[in-house]
Order: sequence, then C-alpha cells, then structure tokens
Amino acid sequence: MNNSKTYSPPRSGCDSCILDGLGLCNLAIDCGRERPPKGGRANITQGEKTQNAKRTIFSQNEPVETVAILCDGWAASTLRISKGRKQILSFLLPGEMLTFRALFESGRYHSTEAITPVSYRVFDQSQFRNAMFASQNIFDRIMAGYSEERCRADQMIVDLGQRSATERIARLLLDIWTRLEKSGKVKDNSIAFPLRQTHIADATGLTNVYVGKVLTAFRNERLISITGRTLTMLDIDKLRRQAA
Amino acid sequence: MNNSKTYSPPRSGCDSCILDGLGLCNLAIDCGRERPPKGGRANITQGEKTQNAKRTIFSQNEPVETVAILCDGWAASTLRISKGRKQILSFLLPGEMLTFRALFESGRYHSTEAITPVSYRVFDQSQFRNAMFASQNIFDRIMAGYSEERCRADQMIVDLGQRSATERIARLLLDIWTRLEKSGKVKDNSIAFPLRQTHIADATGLTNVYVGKVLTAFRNERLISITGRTLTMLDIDKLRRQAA
DNA sequence: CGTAAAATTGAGCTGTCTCAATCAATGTGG
DNA sequence: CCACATTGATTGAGACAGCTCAATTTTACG
Repeated sequence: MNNSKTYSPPRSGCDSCILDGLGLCNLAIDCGRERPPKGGRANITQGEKTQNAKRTIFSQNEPVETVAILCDGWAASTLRISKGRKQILSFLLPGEMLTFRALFESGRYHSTEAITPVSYRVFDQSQFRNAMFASQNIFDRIMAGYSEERCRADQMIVDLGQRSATERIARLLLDIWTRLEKSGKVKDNSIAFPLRQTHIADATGLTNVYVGKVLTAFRNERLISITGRTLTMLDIDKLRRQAA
Repeated sequence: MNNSKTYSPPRSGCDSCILDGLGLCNLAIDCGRERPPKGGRANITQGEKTQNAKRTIFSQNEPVETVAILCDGWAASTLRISKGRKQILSFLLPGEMLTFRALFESGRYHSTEAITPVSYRVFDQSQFRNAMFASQNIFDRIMAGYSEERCRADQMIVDLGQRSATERIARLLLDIWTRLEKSGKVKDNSIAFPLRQTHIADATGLTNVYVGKVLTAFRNERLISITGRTLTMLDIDKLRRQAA
C-alpha cells in the first residue's frame, strides 16, 4: 500500500500551464523540504511532487524558499483564523501557480491545501527569480498571471462585501467554469468538479448548510446539475443573470 | 475662485513616502491627462497635481499610462457595480502609492477617489518601470509595498467572509491607526480621521446606518471618541479584543 | 445664516445562521 | 465483497445579525 506502486500523474495542467514554453520546468528541483506523503504514493523524479487529497501542501507561517506550480489536481489557498474559522482565498486549478503570492515575500501568511490528489513542481525561489529577471518574456508572463490573481482577489472583496449568497455562489461557479473553459476542459457541457459544499462555503463566507440550499434551488430551476464529481451547465445565461 | 490663489500643499506624506530617498520624484511629469480641477486650486509645478475632496482621481475602465503617489490627503480605491453598489477596496494614506495595481496592468478595473483634498505626483508608467528595473533597491522597495497591499487585500477577504460587523469595524480602525502610527502621525493619542460613516460602510460591506450603531456602541464603551475629524483612542486593548 | 450633508434613533423585516435529525455516498477493514 | 464507519448532503424549525425605511437632530460649509 505504501511505496509499492509508483504514482504516475497525467499532468493534465501542462496544456494550460502558465509556464508552458518558457523552459522553466528544467529548473524544477527537489529541494527536499516537504515531508514525504504518508500512506501512499512515493515522490518521484526531478522536483515533481505529489500530495494526497485534503492534505496541506504549504502551511501558514513557514518560511518561503520555493515557488511551485500545480501540474494536476485542484488546490486551495486558505487562511485560518481562531478556532475553525477558515477562509478560502482562491481555488487553484491545474496549470496555475501555487505560490504567486510567495514570489516576492519571505514569509507565508496563508496555507495551500490539496483538494484532490495533486502533483506539482517545485522551484528554488531565488533561481526562479533569476530566470524571471533574465527574460522579459518570462517576467511579463509571470507578472500578468500575478496581476490576474490580484484582480480576482479584488473581485472577491466586492463579492463578499456587496453580493448576496445566490450571487456569490453563481459567480464562483461561473468563474471556475470560465477558467476551465479557457484551458479546454469543458466536455459535453460538463466539467470535473471535485468541490464539496464546504469548500464553496469557505470560499463565499457562507455556511455549508445554506450553500446546500442555494445549490438545491439552482438545481430545481434547472440551471446546473451536480452528480458525482461532475458539474453540468444546463442554462448558463440564466445562471449569469443570477450572478447579477 | 478659480486660479486666483495657488494651492500650496504641505505634503505631509513625504516623511512616510514609500519612494523617499529613491530620487524618483524628479521623474514626476505632468502628462496632462487629467482635467483641471473645477472650482478651485490650480495645478502647479512639475507633476504635482491636486484634486478636491469627493472627486475622482482616476476612473474605472480608462487606459493606464501613469503611476502616481499620494503626497497629501486621503483617498480610496473603489470598485462600482450596478446601480449604486460600491465597494472600497482600500484606503490610501499620505505617502502611499495610488496605483500599485496599475504597475503591471494596462487597463484599470477600479477607480481612485479623493476623500479629502489631495495632492499627488504623477509618473509616466514606462519611465517609472525603467527606473524600477535599473535599481534592485527601488525594485525591492516597490515590490515590498505591492506585496503588503496584496496582503491587506487578503486580510480584507477574511474580514468580509468571516467576521462580524463589530470585528470588521474594529479592525478597520486599528489598521488605519497602525499605519498612521508607523509614519508618526499619532499625536496625543489621536489621529486626523476624515472618514464619514459611509466610507466605513463601503469598506466593510455594511450599511451606513449599522456602522453608526456600532460606532455609537464603541463610544458608549469608551473605546474611542470621534469628534470633528479627529479619532481619539481611549482603550486600544479593549478595542483589539473587539477585533477578535 | 441657510442649506445640504451626515449622524442618530426606532420599528419592523429578512437573509442567513444554528442546531438537529435524517439520509446518501464514500471509503475501510475483515 | 459485504458490513460498518465516516464524511457529505438534505431538510426543517427557530433565532438573530444586519438591513430598510423614515423621521429627527446635528454638523458642516458656502
């Protein structure tokens, strides 16, 4: 059960990888800081790491020496405050940087958690920065991604400050949908959707119970359907109208 | 009333200016894009501009060609959504960049509004970026400021998503207090405080009426007092406890 | 001094939460 | 491969934080 079979991830994120074509993946190193994942899948070649679902990839308040990119699976960057209150700052999809925020910081104020089993590549922070400064192309690409993330954070502030539960949830679904659509992951009007209602609750500042009620309403109005780990979009225009 | 008397701002932000000592102020240019402020104070020398209270400095959805720093007065960066709903993303105090977000972006998705009369310096975006890349020192200083702003945005997400009205307001007051304290602007346990209850409401996602009720509660508990445009801290520890 | 903007207060209302019970799905060990 | 344990989803009843509306007072300012 432990290291008996080697986990060989499909790396579905490569086709939408923000670093694609920049030749940075060769930089990836195993800097050996992470604990080996318990009870399963062994670490493998040059800097590609894996983590099981629901486990922490990087934890709050640890020093930052690495930069990472998500190759496969979903993750979330989260911030915990006292006793159980926890906010998801953003969902991270395959091909996205796990640690944009860490690029120019030395301390981590948030943690990164795997939602599904994930595989990711780890880079040495200073090596990565050097590569970034050496090439205008790379720099621009990284900064564009950083800005986009920043922009999404600002949108989230507006959502949490100004919009109702229904609006927030509709927008979250549409946001994820759009991102996956961009990287060609929509098939049959459906996407893989590993989020539990609790994840949506933690991201929208609502309770899981109420999220469930809103989703049921969406289902009754034939806007979406969620079965197993698949989200199917039944009426995207109507959903957009719900998103205000 | 118009250009009859020249407005000569005290530029209280210089002592806490994030660009202080970097020699960038000489870069400041008047790129002549802003309308001259109506009904008052004339624009003056090289790149130093002014705007009246409650007016827009940069507006949403306009192209970005400049970078600016706030020399004097308070401003807010805001994002409007349909019909009157508006969210303040952050308050900008003297010495802070007005347009960090614009450094690597070409379009503006938010606007910047003067709360008090303000004076600010305008830089040409590409010139500013060149100066930034020419000096590691400047680059680091800018990116540190950018990161700090980003960090505050994430905190805001947590506040809006997880905390009660009382907690949000207490934290906002403490945040502003701490920032002004850092630049030595606390005198007699008091600070200049030009915010109206509506500003606090727009920043915390609450209504002005309810903000008023919470502030009254704070006053009754002798935590703070707000008279005129001055905020006096009566019991900061107790206020911190309210901030959770 | 007069008008406009901001703050205060009160009475009701509602969106979202809490708690709790039940049911479905998923995973685990024998 | 089944039985059980765990995790997640659904539903309902009741509570409350924060909202709306509206009237009144206070403060700011030309």
